[in-house]
Amino acid sequence: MMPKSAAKPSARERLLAAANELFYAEGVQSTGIDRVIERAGVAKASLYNSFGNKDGLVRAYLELRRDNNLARIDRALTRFRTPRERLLGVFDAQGEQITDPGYNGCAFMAACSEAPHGSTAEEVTAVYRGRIRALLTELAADCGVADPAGLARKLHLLYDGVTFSGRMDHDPTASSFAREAAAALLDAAEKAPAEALPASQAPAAT
Amino acid sequence: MMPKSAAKPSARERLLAAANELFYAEGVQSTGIDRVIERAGVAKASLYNSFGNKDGLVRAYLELRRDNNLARIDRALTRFRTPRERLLGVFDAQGEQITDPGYNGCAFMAACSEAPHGSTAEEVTAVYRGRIRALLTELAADCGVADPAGLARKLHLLYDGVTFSGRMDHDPTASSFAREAAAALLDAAEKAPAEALPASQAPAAT
DNA sequence: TCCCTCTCAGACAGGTCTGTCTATCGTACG
DNA sequence: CGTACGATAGACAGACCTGTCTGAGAGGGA
Repeated sequence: MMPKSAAKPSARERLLAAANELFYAEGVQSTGIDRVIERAGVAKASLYNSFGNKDGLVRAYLELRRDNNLARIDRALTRFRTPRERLLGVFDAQGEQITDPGYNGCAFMAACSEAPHGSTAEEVTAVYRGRIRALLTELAADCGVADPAGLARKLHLLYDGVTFSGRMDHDPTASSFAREAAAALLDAAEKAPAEALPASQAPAAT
Repeated sequence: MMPKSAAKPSARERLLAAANELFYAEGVQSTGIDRVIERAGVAKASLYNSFGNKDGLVRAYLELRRDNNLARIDRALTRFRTPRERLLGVFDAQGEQITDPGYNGCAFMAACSEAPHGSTAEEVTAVYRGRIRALLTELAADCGVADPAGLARKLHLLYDGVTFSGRMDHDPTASSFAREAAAALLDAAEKAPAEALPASQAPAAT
């Protein structure tokens, strides 16, 4: 029952690995079930026994990438000590991601764009974005700024911009510009402690 | 030959209008040819006579939206006088766009995510993004900052972030945060005229 | 009147995709 | 030994999509 990591991966593990490669490289809609089971070396019945249907496989694929992404950021932040370095380090971690030779854009952006509204992809993505927002807010608070949520909101826009630009014009230098911009925003937030607190009472990330 | 705007729209015009509605609302891949010709009240042969194939219709749809978007921004900027107001006005124009009740995310992001690499969608999108970048660079130069291209680059990240966030968590307040962040970046660029010019020799937007 | 162009209506072929079903095989366990 | 279970291989149905083709109607200009 429990997957044994040694010896031979189970059909489920091979399916998830194959889906991760194919869905990410060529898109969810464009990749048929037959391609996935061929890559995994698995019978079609095994897919439907393990995941129910294609949507179940898509969910597992996105949850895998989400957890891997969050773990990668956490791992990168352990290198930094001061609150400022840790906050800006989020963009260093992003830079490592988008300069990876296998990088092919944001899997969540692609999956949400392909799927109709209210899909599984949007559900998994909302959790992911909420975690990122919470992390940025926490790091901003550690820096002692007056409005951590407002600063996190703006930093998240920069983060999203790098994601977007990285897909649209395949530009691996975007994150370094984002890091510079983030530093400027952090400086401005530290210097202006009580400036009529602009619009921080806006809704959370949903 | 020339489309007469009065009386009755030609089959081509009705097709383009129907494609604009359906492709934008439900995606390019998900919308079949039959749905488009039914909405347009047009025969299938008219579509293939006017656009060659579905990809030709997709190209015309994206070019229509691109030109409409650029014209809307230009129109919005005529309200502003000073260079600073005009630069920040780009985000006001974006705010008007994403708070429109019919707004459903960025058509180019959706089309590029659905299509494989090197598609028509990416081609039209590259032109669009180049225009936006050029506009931001020009407006930054009018503000007299030391590194207009670098500032435009960061502002474009904010602009993209709003686009991304507007699709992912349907947040119409994103552009006001982007405007605040843009103002802070502009202030920082004006105050620091000769600060070792950081990384502005990076490649253009492609 | 004749012709030419644009248009409509719909059948059709050829392909792809998801999901179900049958039938067989190998192995671990009681 | 026998049985139960996970896995394999592949056929099949039903649906959808693109693009082509046939056949006919309407309207304006020479």
